[in-house]
Amino acid sequence: MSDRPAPRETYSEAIEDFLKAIYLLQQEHERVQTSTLAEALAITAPSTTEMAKKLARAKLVSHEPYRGMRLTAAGERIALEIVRNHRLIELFLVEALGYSWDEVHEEAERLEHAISDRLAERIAEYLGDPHFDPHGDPIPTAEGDVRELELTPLSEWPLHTPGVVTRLLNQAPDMLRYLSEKGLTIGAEVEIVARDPFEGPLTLRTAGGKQVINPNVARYVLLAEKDEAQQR
Amino acid sequence: MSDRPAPRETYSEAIEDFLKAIYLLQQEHERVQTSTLAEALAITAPSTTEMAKKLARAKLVSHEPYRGMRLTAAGERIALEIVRNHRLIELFLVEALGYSWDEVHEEAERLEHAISDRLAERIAEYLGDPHFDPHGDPIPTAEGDVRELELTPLSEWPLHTPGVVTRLLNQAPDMLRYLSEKGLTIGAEVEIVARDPFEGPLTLRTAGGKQVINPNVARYVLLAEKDEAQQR
DNA sequence: CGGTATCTTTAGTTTAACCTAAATCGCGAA
DNA sequence: TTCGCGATTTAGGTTAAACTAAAGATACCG
Repeated sequence: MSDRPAPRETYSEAIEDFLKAIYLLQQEHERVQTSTLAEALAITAPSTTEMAKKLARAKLVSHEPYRGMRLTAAGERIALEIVRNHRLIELFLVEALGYSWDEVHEEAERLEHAISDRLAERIAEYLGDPHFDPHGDPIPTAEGDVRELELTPLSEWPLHTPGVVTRLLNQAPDMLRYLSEKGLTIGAEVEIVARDPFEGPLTLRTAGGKQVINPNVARYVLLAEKDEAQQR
Repeated sequence: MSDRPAPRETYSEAIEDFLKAIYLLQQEHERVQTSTLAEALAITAPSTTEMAKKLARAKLVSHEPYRGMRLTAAGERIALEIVRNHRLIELFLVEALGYSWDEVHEEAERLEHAISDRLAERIAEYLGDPHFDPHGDPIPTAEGDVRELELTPLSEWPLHTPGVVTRLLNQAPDMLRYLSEKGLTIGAEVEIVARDPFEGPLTLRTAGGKQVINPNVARYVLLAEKDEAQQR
């Protein structure tokens, strides 16, 4: 705790984005494929391979040719710092500057690379060292610890069991607005009243009344049980 | 007022910095020389010439080979936007996040390129549409109007005449801290009690007592008369 | 009024981060 | 077991923004 972090080199925005994207994709798959990563970064596969090789040389990722890559501990440290910056900024924009939660992602996408460690810490302090951002995503600590909650997608939630919306896995403003219209905002209580077969729609009861929703969309909505939801 | 600004292209950080630097140097000299600009940007003269030619092609600067350059109206519009962002961010860091005024410049130097127009306006609103930043530098309006005050350097201020410190023309943290120790902070009242000949030191009376200061340093300190200083 | 010092520009190189086209790998199906 | 196709990598090219070295312009001084 008391020993200083190694004096930090600075990395290009391209590198920071690359490491962050691997980190986020690793949440879903052990190894991250070149094509998946290329798509997430909106660059071509050859550019992705090239960057992967470069960062493998720098020991920030481990890359097994033709079978994907993973972050090393050093790479993850950097990725977590960027993710922390991103999520702190999102929350700050909402809390301090009156942004609505569906419009903060894009702004944070640029600012996450521009703020100093010092500013990140000032923002964290201002916000009272928060653990979750406006989408319910966990904010890593400055030391790189992440408190991941055990949550269940609405699409798999049991029938007739009240749950609390705790995290939304989609940052697109139109999707977030759509979910909001359906009463699916962070902290809202929901219950599934019917589940149609064959990938059919879910019928929900929210504060706003009865709602019908596509189960593919419901996968983005993560729920906690009513009493667990306090832990945030 | 009600007609939309032309959809704004985006410029690289290098271009924004280049235009901003010309703008700031133009405050002192009609035409900006290649070498002056090169030094301000910490790049070499050939790099400066190259960029000048490129921006001349884009009609953002007018460049007369071998005799310096100026901003065009289009170039100035962009420069003012960056200057506005920079100064709004400086003030915001001080007002909202408890930065001290001598540590905001460097942070703003990076953030000025990263914030959206929307965020700049939110910050301005939060601050109550301010006209001056923590160094007393004027903040251009979103429309590009700058309210420049008629101020006199402390080095040329008359003897035995009270004045109010209104702007400091140096952003270096150590210089700002030095001036602050001498009681020369924005809003402070000063009077020159003696002026030595041959570029000798000035003797001042400030709230903190008698002070002695080099006239070359005193050139950075701009004063207004006591009653004029209200206009800020 | 010419020579020289200083400043500026031109010419050519480098690096990061992208690209397209072509070659190669790996894996499932015949 | 091999064929073929999709995914990946290699090869080679482009652009922005920097650089150094060399050539050219300006201006000042004697």
